[in-house]
Amino acid sequence: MATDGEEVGNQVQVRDDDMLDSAFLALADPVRRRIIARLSRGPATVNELAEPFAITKQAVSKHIQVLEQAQLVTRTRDAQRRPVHLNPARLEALTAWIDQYRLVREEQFRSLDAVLQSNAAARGTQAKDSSS
Amino acid sequence: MATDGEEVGNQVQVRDDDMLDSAFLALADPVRRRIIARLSRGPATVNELAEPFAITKQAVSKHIQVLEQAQLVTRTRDAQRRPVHLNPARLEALTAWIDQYRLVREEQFRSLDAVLQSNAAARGTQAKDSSS
DNA sequence: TCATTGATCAACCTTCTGGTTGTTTAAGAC
DNA sequence: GTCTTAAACAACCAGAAGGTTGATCAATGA
Repeated sequence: MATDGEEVGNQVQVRDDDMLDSAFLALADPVRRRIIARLSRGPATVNELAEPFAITKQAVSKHIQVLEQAQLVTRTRDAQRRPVHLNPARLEALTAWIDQYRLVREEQFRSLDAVLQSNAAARGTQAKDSSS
Repeated sequence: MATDGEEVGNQVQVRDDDMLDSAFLALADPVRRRIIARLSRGPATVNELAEPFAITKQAVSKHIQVLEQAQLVTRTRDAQRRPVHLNPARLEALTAWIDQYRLVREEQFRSLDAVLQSNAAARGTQAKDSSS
């Protein structure tokens, strides 16, 4: 029972980890981030993507493989060309992961501020009562 | 002139790249992501953070160094303890980077959908006119 | 058929990363 | 003082990442 996605079992957790590992690792390189930036303006071939860089096309091809393995991009076929497309859904999964912790923490900061302010207010009234 | 932050010059670009490199690389590890998750519930010491893991405290200490170098966490001092705190601002910088490309691309998808739909509608009326 | 073009595969090298063990520093506690 | 505890530092090792060069595959066009 409960072999589905919501289960917090090991299998699913590992798959999630692998996804996040490969996606964040893929973004941890300036060349790959510039490729992402270029693809946000539309699909492009390996040659087109390699043009701005001072490295070989083979190296760029490897970078694209890293992005593809992370499912951040997909490759189609158009005759002998292989256009690369951005996959925004994967990017959204990353922001979702980050935000779940960022927002929790920011909410706590806001709560802490509220507590400090109400304490300060309480001390203020108390000070008036108990001073000298 | 124009030696400020907005300039798209080399210096600033490099600093940006370094920041994103170290931050995304820091998140590309399941141990470090679990540390982030733990810290979203409040500060913790190295010993507390190391407890759930089957690796040595030295290894966890190294992971925290990676997170600190990426400015995703900060360390304070409390007697002989060194509590680690999450830095939500850095997380926000990452979502900002991702979203600038994700949203552009998603907007293009929506525009493409609109074009396809209007084309389909145009073909529909044309088909009535030109059929046979 | 054969040459060209776009892109991948394969082997190799160097550097970085994640882990270990062992030692050292720093702050309290006795 | 000495003992204990929290944590960092240092040296080392195996494996992965990013880059290169050279060879190969696949699709097109003459």
